[in-house]
Amino acid sequence: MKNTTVNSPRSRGRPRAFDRSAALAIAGETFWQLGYEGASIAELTAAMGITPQSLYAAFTSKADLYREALDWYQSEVGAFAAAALEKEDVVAAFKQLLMEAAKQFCRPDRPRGCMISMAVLTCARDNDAIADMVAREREATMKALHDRIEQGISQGQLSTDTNAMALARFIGAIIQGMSVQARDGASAKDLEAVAQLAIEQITRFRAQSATD
Amino acid sequence: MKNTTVNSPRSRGRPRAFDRSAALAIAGETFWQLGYEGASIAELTAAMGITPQSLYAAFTSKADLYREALDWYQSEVGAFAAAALEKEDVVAAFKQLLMEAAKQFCRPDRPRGCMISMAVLTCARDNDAIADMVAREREATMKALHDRIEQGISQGQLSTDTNAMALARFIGAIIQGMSVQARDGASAKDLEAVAQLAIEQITRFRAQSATD
DNA sequence: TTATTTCAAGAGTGATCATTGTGAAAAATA
DNA sequence: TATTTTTCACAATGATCACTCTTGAAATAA
Repeated sequence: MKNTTVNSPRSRGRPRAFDRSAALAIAGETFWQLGYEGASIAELTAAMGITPQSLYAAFTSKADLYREALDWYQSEVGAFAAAALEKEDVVAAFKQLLMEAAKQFCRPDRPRGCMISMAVLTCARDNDAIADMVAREREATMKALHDRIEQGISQGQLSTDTNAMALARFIGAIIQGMSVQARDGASAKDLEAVAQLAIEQITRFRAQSATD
Repeated sequence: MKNTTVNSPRSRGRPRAFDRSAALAIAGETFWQLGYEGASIAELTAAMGITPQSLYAAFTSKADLYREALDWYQSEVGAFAAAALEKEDVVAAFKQLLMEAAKQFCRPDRPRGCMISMAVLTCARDNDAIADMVAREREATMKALHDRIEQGISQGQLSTDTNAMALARFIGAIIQGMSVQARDGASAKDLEAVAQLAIEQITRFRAQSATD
């Protein structure tokens, strides 16, 4: 009904009857819950309320739909992480990142854990390309953590002998582990306790001149 | 050829021509690499060098084979973890656990990461029972960590105000995160640096009377 | 011998997989 | 109104899924 692509020059034929971005959000949640291999086209179309035909017309293929779903997740769901990293103080940024993750991973209205952390860790040989794509997303996240740490060092907030890559991997590991435990039923409180222990370790890298 | 079941009373007919436990080990590695859903019967039988017939005769079903593969993993591959936890000093035990995990997760002759940490985190609805089973294995591991911490507290090695469950989840999260990063190509050295940061945090819970 | 069991090799089960062809219906342009 | 374009719903595509049956030979125990 509503044309979601803002500046499209009003295409000719019959307009699509469903909201593309709303359908994408549902597909994203389905992939998030079931994984790439676990979410069949039948499952996806049933959740989205459209036919396979409409799905392929709008999203080209299952792999392309998954790619778009990852983008949707990053921008719509993972936005809290980017927001946290923008905090002025680097320790406060990671504190907010981890504490917010603990909450987000246990939201009752959504699949548990982080979609990207847990996606396609194992898969059939046919789907190796998909696995590589998600692995690259995880590496990009790791690089973002690393860069934020480097920034904290250069701003004098973290000790100059901080191993940025090791600390980034440490924080990343905590987030990935929190994801798994959220899936297994851990509560937000459980995860906040884990986050707190990680934050204490991060805090030890504060530069001596900085406030604590 | 060789009958691996030690106390079996020599069955009547033709003996099986393949080594059951060797076949199980290969199945285990295949599940470890590809996951439960990603490892098809065709893939498994090709790797094991037997026909589907022989597989079903020896292992009943794919789900039962997977159950046995998890047991194989625990006893054959995950033995280093149990061994580490037996160390007298609890901090030394976790240090050995994490450092050994960093090495084991990157062995060139095996699939990377921990089979159980990464298994069936997402799956088709049909396989929910399998996912629950693996989740219970992870919870059992978490309980083992928790119990070892409690033991360390009661032996006076850890501070009495240590939150055992939180610390167990923290250590578990690090292991789960190291698994993911091993999958994504991190080196043993990368993971040892992560482990080192976790060990430093664990060390802070030493009882004041204990040596460091 | 006789009974039992597994072997290899292959075919076949129904179900589901991702993907697509068909043709009618709907909404745009001409 | 007539034409063009796109989406719709329904059904089918070949491939693969886990799993089983067949056939006939081979290897063991009773």
